[in-house]
Amino acid sequence: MPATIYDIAKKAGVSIATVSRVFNNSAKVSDKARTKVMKVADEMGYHPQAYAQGLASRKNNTVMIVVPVISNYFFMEVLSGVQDKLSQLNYELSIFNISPNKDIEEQVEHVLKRRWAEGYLFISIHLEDSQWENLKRYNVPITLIDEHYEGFDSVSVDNAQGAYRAAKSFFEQGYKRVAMLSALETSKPIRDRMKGYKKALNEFNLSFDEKLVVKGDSMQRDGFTERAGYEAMTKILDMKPMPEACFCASDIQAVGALKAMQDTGKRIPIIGYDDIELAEYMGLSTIRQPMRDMGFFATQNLIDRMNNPEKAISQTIYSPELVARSSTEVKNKKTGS
Amino acid sequence: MPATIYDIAKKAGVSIATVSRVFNNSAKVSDKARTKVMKVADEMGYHPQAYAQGLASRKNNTVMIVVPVISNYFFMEVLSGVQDKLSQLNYELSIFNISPNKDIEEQVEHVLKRRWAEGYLFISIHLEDSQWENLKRYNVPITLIDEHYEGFDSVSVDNAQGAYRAAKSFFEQGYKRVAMLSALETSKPIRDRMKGYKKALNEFNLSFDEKLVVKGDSMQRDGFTERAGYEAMTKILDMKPMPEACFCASDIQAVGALKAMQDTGKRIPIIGYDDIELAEYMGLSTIRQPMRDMGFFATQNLIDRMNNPEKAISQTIYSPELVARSSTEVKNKKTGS
DNA sequence: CTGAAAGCGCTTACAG
DNA sequence: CTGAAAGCGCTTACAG
Repeated sequence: MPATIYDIAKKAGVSIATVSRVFNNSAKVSDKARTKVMKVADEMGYHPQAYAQGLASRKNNTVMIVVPVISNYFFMEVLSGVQDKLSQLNYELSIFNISPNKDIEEQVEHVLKRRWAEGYLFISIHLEDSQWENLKRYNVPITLIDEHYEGFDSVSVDNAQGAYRAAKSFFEQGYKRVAMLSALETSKPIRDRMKGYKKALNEFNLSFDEKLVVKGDSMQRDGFTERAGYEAMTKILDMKPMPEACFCASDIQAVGALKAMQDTGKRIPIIGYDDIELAEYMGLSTIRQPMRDMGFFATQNLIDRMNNPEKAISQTIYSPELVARSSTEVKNKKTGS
Repeated sequence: MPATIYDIAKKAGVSIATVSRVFNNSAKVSDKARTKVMKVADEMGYHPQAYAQGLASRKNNTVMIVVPVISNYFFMEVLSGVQDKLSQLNYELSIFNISPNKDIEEQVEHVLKRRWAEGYLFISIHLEDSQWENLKRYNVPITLIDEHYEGFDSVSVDNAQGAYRAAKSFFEQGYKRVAMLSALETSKPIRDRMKGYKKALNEFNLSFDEKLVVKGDSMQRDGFTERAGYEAMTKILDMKPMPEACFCASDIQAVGALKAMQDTGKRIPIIGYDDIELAEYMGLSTIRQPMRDMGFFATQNLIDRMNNPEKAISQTIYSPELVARSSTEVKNKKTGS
């Protein structure tokens, strides 16, 4: 049996209150008592149990990330921003993974009810406004990343604008039949990016052709995979007439798309979305989302709210920018419009 | 204030013991009481608090992953295996991130002392035997992934053998000056892979030339990054005479290496290490580590131990295999030996 | 099947 | 600066 605060108190000849104070860095402990307690605690390998502390103090110094599908490049980069921020502070980080097979809202509520953390970072959790509203009653600090809802602090990127910029850049170069390599239509990012794609079409007086919106057959991770990208691009290259350029819904799909072009020997300019670290090394033109910054900033924001619950709610929206690399440099590039 | 078990008990007209039993799926509750409690609990949005349950029952149904540098491809894939297994069971998953800037053993001990979970999966945590031995006294279920120590269950891959196979395949094709694109020398995987590289050299009667072991300058994530791979390959391609082939310590470094070759126009066959999902789409020959399987199997193993602490300790070691793709198909390939 | 009661290992006013 | 004591929200023998 591991030592408890009672064991330490007895051995150090003090009360459990004093032991507790030592571990909580309370100033009101004599150096003598502090030294003695630390010595004994060290000998016995003692450290306060998280669960007992949490129950008694009603706080646990923990920030929890709630995220669906953890093995995802976007998440990884956001996470590194979160970690950068958190490591400057004295909070512990825990991650809860929402399963894609069960009801999302239910799982989120479950996490909140369990009261695991003092503050939550929701990453890429997309709910209806009414569901978000419903979550407000838990009255706990939550910051949304990659999602937008007026009732909570949020940090997101304007997806429609990103897609718009990508499509627009193609149209400006004179391409008219620009495919959109898509993923699960009902997913929030796809819905938003679709809007941007259509907006650009509109602006250039081009009509929307649903045949140009293509997704793969594999739908794991909502279709944001190399495989789905490969499948979709294979279809695109098979179309007659073949589209002149392609906007991909994510860099990871674009990786699959590049491979499909290589395998078939056909090649059209493509633009990805995200700017994951790899993109630079693959020469992939893409729409940059400042993922690390988002994680860093959102964490700062969450901590601020934890310290000051009355703080005004803020929405932070980043504008994504186009990063041009070799995947859009194609020899037979058209010019003029 | 959120509802407690007392609120529910009072409103449902039963004792707190009954409420507790309902939530713990105890069979010994009348349907009537169960229905009533569930109804009230639902109305009041009640769910037992993790910390109070954990304290009272001394278990928390949680498995914790302890891992350094979370944003890493190897980890992501192992994780998906863990999740596959865990989603079949009723355990909750939490992740603790070991900071690379602080003492690792200290952080690990801290986690164990805090008693956050009932079982731990240590991924890519490398310690000395004496340190592992020291950890045994916590007497808690731990399964090691990507590390090997006799005192704990472990699931790992034979790193030396993987490197050996990669190097050997080059030597068999007649290459003699085979570079090793390395990373932080003191890291465990590098030390092991170095052994395999040397073993192959030996077998082919080639002498070890330390100039052929090259790493990048960026040492974040111990040098296992695209950038470090790019830097290292740039150096390799600059050497006179230029090495004839290159074994990379990880796929992610190989991605950087491929870019360096593309940028300089020089090209030598390369083999990566890991077989991350991307490798297939980049045509990267590599040494496959069964990452998902490792995660899946290790989780199974951990759960088994949690249910049966007396179970014999087992070491599972996978043999990595070479997956040949286009990155080793170079036109000026030599033949014969 | 159900309830009263002790206990899990801490924190934190309160009194000194 | 320090200790006695109540309380955090649960679980779980024990007795019925």
